[in-house]
Amino acid sequence: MERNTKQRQEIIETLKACYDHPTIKELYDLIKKNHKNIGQATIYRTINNLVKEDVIRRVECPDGIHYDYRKDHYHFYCLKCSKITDVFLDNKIIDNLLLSSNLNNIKHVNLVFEGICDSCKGKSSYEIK
Amino acid sequence: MERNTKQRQEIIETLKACYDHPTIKELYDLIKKNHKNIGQATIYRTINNLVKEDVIRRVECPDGIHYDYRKDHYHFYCLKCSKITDVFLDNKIIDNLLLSSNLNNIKHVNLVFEGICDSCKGKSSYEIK
DNA sequence: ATTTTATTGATAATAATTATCAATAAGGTG
DNA sequence: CACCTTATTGATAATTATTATCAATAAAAT
Repeated sequence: MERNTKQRQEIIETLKACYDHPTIKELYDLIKKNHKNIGQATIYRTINNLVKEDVIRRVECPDGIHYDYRKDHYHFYCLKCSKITDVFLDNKIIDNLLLSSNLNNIKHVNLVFEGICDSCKGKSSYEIK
Repeated sequence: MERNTKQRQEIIETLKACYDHPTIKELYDLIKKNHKNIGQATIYRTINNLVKEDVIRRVECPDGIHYDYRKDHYHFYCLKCSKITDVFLDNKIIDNLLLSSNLNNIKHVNLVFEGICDSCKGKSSYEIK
């Protein structure tokens, strides 16, 4: 049975308020501001639980794992500046994708487009972080 | 200028011979069998270089990073048994996906379907590793 | 053959993640 | 409300993963 602890609430609320896609370290630093003595282990444990419970989502990028409270979209990752942006796709497109994969019992489609963002376009040769 | 060292060759050849999707640790253990005194750091350095050079591919899964020499396909990850299987999709489907994303300068589409595989279907409640 | 210099292996250093466990507090029960 | 049970917490240690350092080695160019 899940307990709705202060820490759990704060982690959820903090992530919900984020429109960028924090790493676990960034999230920890954010939460520390309001909640001085929260333990590092609590963040790890809670985040992992929330992922399992499907409350939040992992965003798997070349520079590591980021987290997102919102689940109705996909992501773009810039190989030059590492910035992550939301990508909204029609359900129809995803249905098509699932259909042509011949898979069933899919719980989640992890989809990250990797490339060069507009503001990095034209800069010198890129380097994956 | 890249040097085609024995170590680099062996890492590429070993990964090329793998039809599962080893983690860096698994790959290291495999290579150790033939090449007793290869250093751990060499594996990390070389694998990271090969990813940057686009010779091999990272497969980002809930249980961590796996690697694949082959690049013409996508993946399915079983949330119960953690097995990774190849998923082949028509270019047309991916073109459609890219088109409807409105993105340009995409170098790579990282696509992992997560769900329950056929042989795990019917087992007790699943747990993400 | 000789020279140059990127790469290696060993090791240390650092960073990331998980395990341990007594103390705490959520949430049920009477 | 007070009490009880037990999941969760925070602190810390332990473990694991990754990167940095640097003298020795070996590609590959001359």
